Amino acid sequence: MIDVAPVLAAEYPEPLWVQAKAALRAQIAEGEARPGSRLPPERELCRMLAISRVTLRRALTALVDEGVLQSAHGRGWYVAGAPERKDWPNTLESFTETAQRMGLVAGSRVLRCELGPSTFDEAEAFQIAPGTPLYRLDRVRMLDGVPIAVDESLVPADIAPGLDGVDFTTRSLYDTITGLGSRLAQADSTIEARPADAALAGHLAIAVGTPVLEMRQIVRDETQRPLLSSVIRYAGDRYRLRTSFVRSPGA
Amino acid sequence: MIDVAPVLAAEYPEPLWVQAKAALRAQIAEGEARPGSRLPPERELCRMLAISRVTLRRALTALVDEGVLQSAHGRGWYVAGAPERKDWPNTLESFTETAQRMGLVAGSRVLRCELGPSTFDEAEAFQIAPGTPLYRLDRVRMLDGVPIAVDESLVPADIAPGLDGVDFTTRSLYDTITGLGSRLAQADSTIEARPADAALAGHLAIAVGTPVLEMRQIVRDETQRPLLSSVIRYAGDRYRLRTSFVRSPGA
DNA sequence: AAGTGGTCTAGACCACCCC
DNA sequence: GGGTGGTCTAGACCACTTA
Repeated sequence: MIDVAPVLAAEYPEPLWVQAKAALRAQIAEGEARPGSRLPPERELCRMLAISRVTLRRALTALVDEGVLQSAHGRGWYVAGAPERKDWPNTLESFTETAQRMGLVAGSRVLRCELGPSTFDEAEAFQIAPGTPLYRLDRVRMLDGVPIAVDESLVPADIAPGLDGVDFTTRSLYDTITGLGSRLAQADSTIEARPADAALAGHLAIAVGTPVLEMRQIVRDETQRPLLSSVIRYAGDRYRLRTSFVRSPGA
Repeated sequence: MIDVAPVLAAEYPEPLWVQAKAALRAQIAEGEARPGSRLPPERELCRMLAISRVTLRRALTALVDEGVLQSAHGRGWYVAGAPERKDWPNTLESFTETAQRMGLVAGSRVLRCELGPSTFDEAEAFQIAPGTPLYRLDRVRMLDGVPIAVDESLVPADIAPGLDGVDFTTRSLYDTITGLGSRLAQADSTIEARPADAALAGHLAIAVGTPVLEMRQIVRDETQRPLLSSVIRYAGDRYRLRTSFVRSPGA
């Protein structure tokens, strides 16, 4: 199944285990990802990826947390069954992870990736001083090459140093931030339907005024520190958000 | 702070890192767990607990996932200043409750309220036999008299007998169902942006093709039994959904 | 008995923070 | 520079599964 030895080049930012995770996910997505199919043994994966077993297992464990894989003690690693009908959690997923769940390949066209001082409003959202440097990352997000959404993200520079040196054409911003030591835990979101303006319509190849699902998120770590702010505008007929709401006990 | 060397006996049952986690948590709880206080360096904790650094870090990472600790790169480990927030992130609210929270008055214009046999698709959604009677309740939902959304709801007749005798101009459907003995617990939802068709545009007094936020929900009780299915279409510029997403726990 | 995942170790090197 | 967390390695042993 995994028959190539992906080059886990010693490029700066991404830890080895994040790279290994991405490589494994890619191989699973491309290859026949029939749920239930078995992966090669750990020790062989180590050889193929040229990493140690501890590092490999860190990647595998992360994929278990994302529901991609599951392990069986004396038997091996298996691709998790897609029919996860059990419950419908409102999990925070990156675009890349959502694509993976649907069996598609996520990609990006980077419109902007630069460092600049924060405005007053941005600084307030991140609870930092105005003018503190922020990365601005604007991307057209694609599934199997089809433009689905435009993502405008902001990340404080101290959280993700060197972000402008990363090629986000295929990389996941979530993975990159995670690899730099921060932990995404929770996202507060607002969602509304708006008409597409000219710029957005151009990027998504839709008509001006077409309905667009606009989601504004602030993603925080466990300490409620804001890590990432993003506005994602999905073409209305190309994306569907799903979540679940829970009744609070008092009401 | 941690001044004893707990006996992490090599007895089988609990992995070492789980024992270490428990020991650390106990020490933190007993000792002055003032948020912000620093733990001894990792290498010293290793010596005190008589475990390797890898194992220790596995315990520490687990405690981070639980919100007990946090790390600071060149500085040390700190007890999280975490008074646990009891706020349930994404609560299931009725339109009426949302209105009250915002200090507005919710109302309805009832378009339809009748009993009829379920179709095959409807029966499948409710896990009942096709033809089983359902109430169909269609309403224009309003805030302070302004039309905001059109709500098309379905309720199995056995859950809410006599529903067609209720005046929903001011009554809440949630309250009515709750009052009849069922408990709304959870809702699985999909959300997308669609253009308004002629009928919808007429009800909301908007132009045909205007973006509309379309939310489809199935509301269930604690046993996962479906109680209510609804499609709510909000005028895009008159409503904003808010929710939160949480990262799936690696615990 | 062979193969596989699960746990643990000792040591190395790096990046960051503060003096 | 010294102390600290972050990552990675090679190897060992154990527990579970399958034949």
